[in-house]
Amino acid sequence: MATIKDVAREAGVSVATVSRVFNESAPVKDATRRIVQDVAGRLNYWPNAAARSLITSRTQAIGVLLPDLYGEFYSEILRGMDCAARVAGFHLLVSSSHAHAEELIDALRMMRGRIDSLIVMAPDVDARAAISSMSRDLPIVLIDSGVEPDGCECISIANEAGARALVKHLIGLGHRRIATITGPVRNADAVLRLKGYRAALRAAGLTHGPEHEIRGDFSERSGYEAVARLLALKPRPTAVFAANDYMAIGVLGALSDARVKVPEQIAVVGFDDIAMARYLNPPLTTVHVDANKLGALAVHRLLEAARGGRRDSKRRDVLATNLVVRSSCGSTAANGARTGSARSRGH
Amino acid sequence: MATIKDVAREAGVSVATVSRVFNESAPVKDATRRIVQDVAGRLNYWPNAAARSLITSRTQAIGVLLPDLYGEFYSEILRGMDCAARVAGFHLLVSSSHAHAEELIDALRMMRGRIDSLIVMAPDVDARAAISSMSRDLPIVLIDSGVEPDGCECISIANEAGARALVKHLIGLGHRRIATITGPVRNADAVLRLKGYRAALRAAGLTHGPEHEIRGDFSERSGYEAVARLLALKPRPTAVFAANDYMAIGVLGALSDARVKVPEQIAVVGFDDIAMARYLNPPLTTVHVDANKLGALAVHRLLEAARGGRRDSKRRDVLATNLVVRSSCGSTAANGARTGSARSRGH
DNA sequence: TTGTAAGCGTTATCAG
DNA sequence: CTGATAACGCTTACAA
Repeated sequence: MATIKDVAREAGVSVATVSRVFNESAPVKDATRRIVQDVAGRLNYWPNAAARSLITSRTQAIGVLLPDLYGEFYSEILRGMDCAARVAGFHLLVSSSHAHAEELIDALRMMRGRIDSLIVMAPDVDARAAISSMSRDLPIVLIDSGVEPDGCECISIANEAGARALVKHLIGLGHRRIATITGPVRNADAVLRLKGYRAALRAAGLTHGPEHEIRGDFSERSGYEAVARLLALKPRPTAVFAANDYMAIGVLGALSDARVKVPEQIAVVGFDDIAMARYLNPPLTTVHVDANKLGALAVHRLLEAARGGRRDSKRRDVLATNLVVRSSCGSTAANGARTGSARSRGH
Repeated sequence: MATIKDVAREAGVSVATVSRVFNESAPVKDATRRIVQDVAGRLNYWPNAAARSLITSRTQAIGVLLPDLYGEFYSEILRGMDCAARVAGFHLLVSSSHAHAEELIDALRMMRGRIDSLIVMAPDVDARAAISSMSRDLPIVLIDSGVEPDGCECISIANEAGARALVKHLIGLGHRRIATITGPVRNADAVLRLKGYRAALRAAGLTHGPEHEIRGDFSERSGYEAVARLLALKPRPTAVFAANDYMAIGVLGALSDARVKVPEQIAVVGFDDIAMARYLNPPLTTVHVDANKLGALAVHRLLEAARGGRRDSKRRDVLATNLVVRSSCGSTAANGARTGSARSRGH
């Protein structure tokens, strides 16, 4: 592979000049530039990334740390990041499926010196704390729903607002006894969705006991299993809000097995709007999250920080969610209500 | 950030010794090692990746070039790669959503000097040719179903065998008039699935005209639209093989709209076994591809090449596929027949 | 077992 | 506008 020296020699100039041509860091006479470009092209020369980042101490790469997460949400978010990064000439160094805080930290250590900034998606509360402690060394954007930004920028989705809109919609349809199946207790998204559920009930002056909050873990299976508890409640709820779509799928399956009609006997709603939500039987009313946009937004924050250097800590953006009404809630009313504020701070 | 010099000074040894401790490249007295490790830990030192790869000319990173591809298959394949890579201390430099050959080439140029080897998934035939021409400089694994390996290692899925098994299953159920909806003509997977379809019919002594091969493009919409042509055929086919699951979804939708019962009046089968296949109405008979395994396999090939250096060009692995029988084909027979050879060559 | 010193391919800082 | 030359942080002969 040709180096800058080869090009310089062949073109009859100094390495400095070649460097200047490639970086446009200083004026170069047109004729000289042409010769250099010509030679470089012929020699198939391209600056060595390692040498470059050794001296500039910039890598043009963004690290991406993802949790142990399946499915389309994950891939869509990556797509969004990738497109945004590529436009700016940045690369994505991806490390996924980290279940615990330690794994995350480990992966991060391995990335040291390979990235200029970092995007972390860590629903787990512990992991978040650990990561945010490193924001001194590295611009970090946290994607999650944590409560305290702790010095790094945060982007979260409008979990609470989405859940509130969902439950409010159910109430609007006449439901009074609405149960929920929650996600993991340590999961920030889950916590906020529960909060939204409670807020909506409270706002409508409805009371509900703890027995209406059935514990799940975001898995289809936990949704399935929750149904037994749900059906045992007296009086039986007329609607159930599963904190994510996978659990809603489990709920639909269990209700079908129990010969309980949806939405006639029980309305079911989910959260996330995964691709299959519209193909379920009946199609699932849920809350849509634009994962692609989320990813792109995260990258843009980082690029902005790299350029401007505005280390506006404690900044937090909230990505709006959309209520998607399908037939599982027993209504075919207007679709696509926007929920959640676009940005709590920033321009 | 602390450098090797800082550690050396603080520990009272030379930089060479520190390097040896971190690389285990030469024996170091136990006491010395302890001191160095201690100091390094205290200073939070970690070798700078850029400097290291400048001298060793290895980056410990694998490039991943993916097509413009949605959904879980994409994310699963990445998961597979990521896990395999991480175990070996490698990183993944990911660049996705490349629609055309030029974009792919562009992205590859940008990766120059940042990666030790490359995984390319390029269903498009042109892109493949362009990429494989670069295998002189870089160990490359191609994931696709191309016909000619052209000097780089290839991993493909058993498209043809999978399609054959699917159609054979339909024939076994008594179907005689079986249509297919094909994928894009330039798509290697699509071509092989069509080939398998034809082979299965031929093997059973069944004839079929070109009107039974309806052109699609792997999109749900094209599946939907194909149904009009399908239903216009006289005599009407009793079964249809959509070359991927998304088209099968479109087919199910269109048949439902047309009040044609599946599987009673027409059996429908797909390919890929995307997550929602089992939730469709009726659940879709299809062919499962283990994307995670595919990704891991690709990484292992590359690591193997890096270690052994066995540049056994023209090598090709074929990942087996599994027939998944659900009710859309009108049978609830045994599930999970294995199709396709595990490996055509290799140890 | 340890230290010294020569690079690796760039960019940045000076002089000219 | 251009050319020397000193870093950048590390690995690796070669010496001791």
